[in-house]
Amino acid sequence: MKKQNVREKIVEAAMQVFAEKGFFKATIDQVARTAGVSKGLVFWYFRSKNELIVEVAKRSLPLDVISSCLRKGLKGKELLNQIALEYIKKYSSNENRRLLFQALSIKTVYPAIGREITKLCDNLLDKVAEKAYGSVDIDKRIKIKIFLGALLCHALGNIEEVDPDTYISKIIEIIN
Amino acid sequence: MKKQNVREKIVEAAMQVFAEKGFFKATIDQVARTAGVSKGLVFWYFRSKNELIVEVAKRSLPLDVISSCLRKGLKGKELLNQIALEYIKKYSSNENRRLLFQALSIKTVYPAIGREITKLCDNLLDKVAEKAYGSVDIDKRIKIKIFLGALLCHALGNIEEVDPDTYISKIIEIIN
Amino acid sequence: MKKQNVREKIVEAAMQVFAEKGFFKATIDQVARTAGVSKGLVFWYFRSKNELIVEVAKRSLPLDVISSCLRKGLKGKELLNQIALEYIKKYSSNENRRLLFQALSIKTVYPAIGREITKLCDNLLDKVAEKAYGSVDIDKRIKIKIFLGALLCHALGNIEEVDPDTYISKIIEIIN
Amino acid sequence: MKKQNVREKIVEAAMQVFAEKGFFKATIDQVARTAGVSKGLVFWYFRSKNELIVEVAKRSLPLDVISSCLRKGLKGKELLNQIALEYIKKYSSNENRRLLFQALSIKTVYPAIGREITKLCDNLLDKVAEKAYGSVDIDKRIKIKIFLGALLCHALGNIEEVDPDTYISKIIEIIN
DNA sequence: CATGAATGAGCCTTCATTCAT
DNA sequence: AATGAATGAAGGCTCATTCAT
Repeated sequence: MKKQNVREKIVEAAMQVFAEKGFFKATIDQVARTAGVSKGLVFWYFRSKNELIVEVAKRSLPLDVISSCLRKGLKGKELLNQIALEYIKKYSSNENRRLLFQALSIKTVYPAIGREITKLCDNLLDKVAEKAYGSVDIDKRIKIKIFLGALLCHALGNIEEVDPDTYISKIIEIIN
Repeated sequence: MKKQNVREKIVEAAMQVFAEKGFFKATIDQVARTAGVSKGLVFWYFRSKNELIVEVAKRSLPLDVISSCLRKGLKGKELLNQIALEYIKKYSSNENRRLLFQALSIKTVYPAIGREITKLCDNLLDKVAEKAYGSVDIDKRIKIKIFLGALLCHALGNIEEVDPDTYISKIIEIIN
Repeated sequence: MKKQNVREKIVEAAMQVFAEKGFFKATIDQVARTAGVSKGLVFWYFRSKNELIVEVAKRSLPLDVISSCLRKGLKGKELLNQIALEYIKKYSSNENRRLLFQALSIKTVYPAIGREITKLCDNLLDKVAEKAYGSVDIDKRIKIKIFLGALLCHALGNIEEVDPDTYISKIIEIIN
Repeated sequence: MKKQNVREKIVEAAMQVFAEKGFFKATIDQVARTAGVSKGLVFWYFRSKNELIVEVAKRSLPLDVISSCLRKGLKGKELLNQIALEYIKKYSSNENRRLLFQALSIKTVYPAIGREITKLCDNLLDKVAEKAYGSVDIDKRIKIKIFLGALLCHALGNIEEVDPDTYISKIIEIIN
């Protein structure tokens, strides 16, 4: 229990520091100091800086958002609406937004991240298409891809400029 | 002329190396070796590694694609079609695809990149909307955003899976 | 009794690990794991890693061989023969052979080891000379030194190449 | 030319520092400071600390002594005498004596050193036997081994205690 | 323009040692 | 006695940058 707390504290500190400095400019020293532990302890919980990067990068992807929405058993517009809502909520934080694009940018160098992204793009995309439309074909798949692309692009820009609800309803209207 | 050749050779080597290793894991040594010049010479053409990163990152964004299409004076569907075509062509190369997401990921740390991205998202997006639809309102702006998001998402995944032409026509159909 | 068992288990593990990795590349972690105890426990029995190194190094020297032969009250060729036999037996193990040269190599840094080696070279060498020849003079001392040198050199090389018995009888014949 | 000088300066500093502290307790920092160069430069000439250790260890073995004596075309007692003289001269320095045993102690961990020692023990030993006795058989080989063992043992102890010339002549007399 | 030796700051990682439990 | 989380001091190594040639 205590053990999980410390590990969690380190990961959260890492997310904060990595978001600000970038995975590679950030140092373990900074992470440790932010977490309030010694540098050595970081290496007790994570074999290497890379392992910590992978942990943070995984959490930065929208995988959890989509999985959780699928698990709720939602269908049709409801599902897409919920995904969009939670997606935009997650990436309303500057921290998460920065981490998302960093995670995407290392997928070729970090196989572990590459696999997660593939899982997201392939497996989950198909499941979403099925639940949203009742069936899957190339057309539906493209629509979901556009849907996710629209969300991704929104996470890229300055969120404030467009009212999220308007944006969501517009996206869903368009791809229906 | 010779001068431009060497500079260009260095930038191209940098793109190759940066794409493979990442901006921060790649070293100037590797760039120099790939370009077939000495390490010192890289610093003759670029004051610092950061300057080289910025140069490469700028080229990795789709700014040139959109600018060139706008300059051609295209309008309506024609414009969107041409942008999509050239966009997908540019990012059909693994190298460019990797560099694109790296460029996006450093926008907070590199103001120069941040400015380029803002320019892309704000200025150009509006111009595209105007040329494509004849006028700009919040609705049109969102549509173009979705359009670009769809292209971005396509650059993220394995390009091969979907036929580009189908994808393009589908996107354009949807956002019309 | 239990206490001695654990201590002994640790020393034996240390000999194994130290022989393989070297005194300074080996870690207490590896020793503990090999001994099947926790790292903390090693420090319960040995105040420091150095203390453990000294313990292992002492055991690795041929002091015990020579002492035990002297204690048996042997004289003349008998004594030399017995020393040679037990010496070669002890260092027929790869582990002991590696540890012997490591022990010799740290004598300047570890006074405790230096003292043991001095004891071996001076005190015992004289005693052996006396028991072997009945009296000690510079000539006899040199002969014993050559005798021990021959044994040391044998421990250095690939033991298998020469038949130990032949080697022993040849050495003793020569220095008589 | 300059390049060789710097490299040489580093190796000499390393020999000094390694002799005093031991290969593994010595730091590259200390070597660099002793050589009067920056730490980084050490890694310009040697890819790693290990590479430097191997270089130093090789020089610490008596290979050069034996090779040079063989190259002089000496035979019989002359050869053995010369080898003994140069051997004892080389290891009259505390530095070389300490380094010799360190070099011997790492032969299992450093294949490069192991190979050198094998070369010494096998190839050269045979050549010495041939030049010294005119022919090689198991008996002659053992004698040379004893000869080298006597020299090694001398390098181990406090050199001063016995007059080198007496020792040398005694060894050669005995193994003839 | 061009080279590559030289520098030095800084980072990841290791590991002996301590200590609360 | 026994454990293993926690610490912190180093150390090896990298690499951007400079500069004499």
